[in-house]
Amino acid sequence: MKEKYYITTPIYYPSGNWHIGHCYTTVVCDAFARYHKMLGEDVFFLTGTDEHGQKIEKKAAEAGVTPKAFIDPLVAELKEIWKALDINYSKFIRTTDEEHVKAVQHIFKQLYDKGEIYKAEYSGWYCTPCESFWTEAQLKDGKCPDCGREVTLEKEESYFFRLSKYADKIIKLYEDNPEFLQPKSRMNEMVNNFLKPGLQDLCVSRTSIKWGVPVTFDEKHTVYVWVDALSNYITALGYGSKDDRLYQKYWPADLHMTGKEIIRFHAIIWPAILMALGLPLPKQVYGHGWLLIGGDKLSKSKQDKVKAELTDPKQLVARYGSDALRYFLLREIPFGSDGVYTNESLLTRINADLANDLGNLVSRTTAMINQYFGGVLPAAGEREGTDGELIAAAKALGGNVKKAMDALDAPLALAEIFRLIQRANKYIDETTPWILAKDESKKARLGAVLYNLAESIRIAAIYLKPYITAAPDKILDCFGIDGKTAEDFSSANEFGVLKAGCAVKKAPPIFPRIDVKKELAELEALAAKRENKSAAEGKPAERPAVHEHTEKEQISIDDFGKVQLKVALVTACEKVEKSKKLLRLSVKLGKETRTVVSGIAHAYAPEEMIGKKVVMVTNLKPAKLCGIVSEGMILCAENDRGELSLLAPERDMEDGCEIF
RNA sequence: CGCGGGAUGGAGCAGUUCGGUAGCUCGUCGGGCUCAUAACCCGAAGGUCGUGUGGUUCAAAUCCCACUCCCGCAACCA
Repeated sequence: MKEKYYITTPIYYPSGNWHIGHCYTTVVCDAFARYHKMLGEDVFFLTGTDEHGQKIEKKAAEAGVTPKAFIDPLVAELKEIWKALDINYSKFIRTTDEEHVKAVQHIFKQLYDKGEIYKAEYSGWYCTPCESFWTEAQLKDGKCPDCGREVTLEKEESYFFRLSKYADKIIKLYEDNPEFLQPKSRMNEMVNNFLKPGLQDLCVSRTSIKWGVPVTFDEKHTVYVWVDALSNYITALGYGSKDDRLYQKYWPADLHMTGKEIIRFHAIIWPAILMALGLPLPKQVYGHGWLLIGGDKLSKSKQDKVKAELTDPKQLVARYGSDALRYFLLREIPFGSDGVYTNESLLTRINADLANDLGNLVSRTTAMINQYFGGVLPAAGEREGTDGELIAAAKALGGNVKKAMDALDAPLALAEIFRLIQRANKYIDETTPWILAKDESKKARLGAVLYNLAESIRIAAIYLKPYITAAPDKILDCFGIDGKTAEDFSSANEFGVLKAGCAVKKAPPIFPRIDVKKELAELEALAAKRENKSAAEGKPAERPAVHEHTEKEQISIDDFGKVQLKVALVTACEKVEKSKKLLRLSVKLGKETRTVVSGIAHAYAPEEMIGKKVVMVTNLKPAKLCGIVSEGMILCAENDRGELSLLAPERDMEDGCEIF
C-alpha cells in the first residue's frame, strides 16, 4: 500500500489584502505536496480560509452587506491567485462550509460531554459600540483598542476549555517527539513563555459575536476561533460526518505548515484539543519565518523602498510568470528564518539561476544537438575525462534532494538541483564540443558529450517539477518526453534513459533574461503611479508608520476644561526595573508630591530629568504600570519617527501652577 | 538580570553540535571561450568571524566569562 502524506497550510483570514506572505506559505506546502506525490506517496494537501469572527462581521456591516457576501469575492480572488501560482491543493476548505460548521458543532458537543468544556463567567472590559470584550492588557489608554471609546468592566458568560490541565502533557509531547515542533528554537519559546508558567483555561465561546458557528446546546453562544479554525484540519477530511473515510485514511497530519506568529496555536492549543478529543496528534508543526518587504527595519530611509516594491502576487505572476515567483519564494528564504523581499533580489534570482544557468544550459545543449546532429540524439558512447563526475552528480541528485526535503529545507533542495545544472555548464567548457565538431573523427566523442548533457538536463528537470511547474515540462518536451508521463522520480534515478535516435527540438528561451536596471526603473514608475492613484482616490498612500497619529474629533471648551494641567518639578527619577520604556518620576506640584510613570526611557535618561519643569495632567485616574501606581501623565510631543520632546513652560514658572 | 534568536569580506547567508586550512550566492576586477539567453568557464581582490590586545588551549568563528547593538515574543508607552 502507498504511504500517505497529509500536509496543510494555515487557513487564511480574508482581510482583503492578499500578499506574497500568503503565497510563501502556500507555495512551500505545494512544493512539499508535489514532491511527496512524485515519491509515489498518496498525498492530501489542504488549504482554505478562516471566515468567521468579529472583524469580518464588522467590516461587512460597514460595507452594508452580509458577512458571506463580503467574503465571497475575497475568497474567489485568493483561489485565483492559487490558480495563477499553480497551487495544486486537494481541497480548499472554508469555515463557512456547511460540513465544517456541523463538524465543529459536533466537536464542541463532544468536548462538552467529556467535561473538557465548562461554562463560567469571563470578566473583561466591554466596549458597547463595538460589542466586544477586551482583556486589561489589550486596552489602549484604558479604552477600546479598536474605537478608542470608553469601556466598562463586565462579565460575559462563556464556555471554557480545560487547557490548563494539558501543560505537562504538551511538555512531554515535545520531550518524546523532538521533531514535533520545528525549527527547534521555537520550542524553547513555547516552553519558557507559555508552558512552564502554566496554561490558563481557554475561552472557547462568545455571546457577543454572532458571525460564527452557533453552539447547538446553548444558542446564545458562538464557537470562538480556536475550536472553529483549528479543527478545519480534521473537518476537511470529514471528521464528525457520515463519511469520514478521508479522515481515516489521512489523519494524523504529517505536517502543519504555519507562520511563526501562530505556532502557539498549533503547538499548544491544537494538540490539547486533540488530546481532549482522544485523537491522534499531528506528526509535525513547522513555524516558518516571514517574508519581510524591502528590509527588516521600517526606518525613514527605507520607507520609500517599501513603497516601491511590487508585492501584489497577481501582478508579479503576470510580469514574471509563476515559475519565477515560486522559485524565488522557495529558494530565497533561508530555512526557518526570515527572508527579505525586494524587487531587485527577485530579478537577480530569475536572471542568475533560471535564465543564465538553467535556461541557457538547455538552450546551448539543444542548439548543439540540432546543429551537429540534425536534431537527433546521438548515442551515449564511451566514458572519458570528467564524464564520470557529471554522471555521478546526476545520479546523486535524488538522494541529496531527499535529504534536504526530509529536513524540510526546500532552499537546500533547490541548491542541490542547481549544483547539477552548474556542473553541466562546466562540463561543456571542459569538453569543448564546438572543437570536437570540427574534427569528423571525434564525432562519436561529441555525441557522447551531448548525450551526457541531455541526460543530466532530463534528470534535473524532473527533480525540479515539485518546485516550478511550467519550465520542466517545456524542457522535457524538447527531448520528446511528455511531462505528464514523468509523474514520479523513478526515471530520474537512472542515467541513460533517453534513447539514442530520438528527436531533440531546439529549445525556445525558457526564461528570458531581464534587464534589471530597466525593469527596476519601470517598477518604480509603476509604484509612483500607484501612489498617485491612491492619492487621487482620496486614500492616503500606504506608508508604514512607527506610530499612528489619528485625528481626533472636535471637542468643546468644556471637554477641554475637564483636563487639569499643572507645571511639575521633577525631583527624582529612576528607571523602572523590568521595563524598557518606563521611567518612574517623583514630581513636586507646589506642596504636593506625586509619583508618575512615563514611557520615555528611550528618549530621556533618568538623571537628565531631575530638575526639569514639565507639563503634567494631574486629574487623570491613577493606573498601575509594572506594579507602580502612576498618578498623572507627563506631556510629550512625538514625531513619526518616534522621537520625543517634553513640553515645558517657556518662562520659568513655579511648580504647581495651573495651565489653561 | 522576562523568554528566545541574531551580529562572519560591499549585500544576503553557511560554518559554531563533537575547537585544527573561513566557505557559498550576488556584486566588483582580470582572463578564457564563442555552442548558448552579452549567457558559460577559470582566476583575483576584499573578512583581526559584534566588543573586551578577557579566560581555557599547542590551537578558538567554534568552548567559558563580561559587555554592546539589532530582531521577535511577552509586557506595563496615563
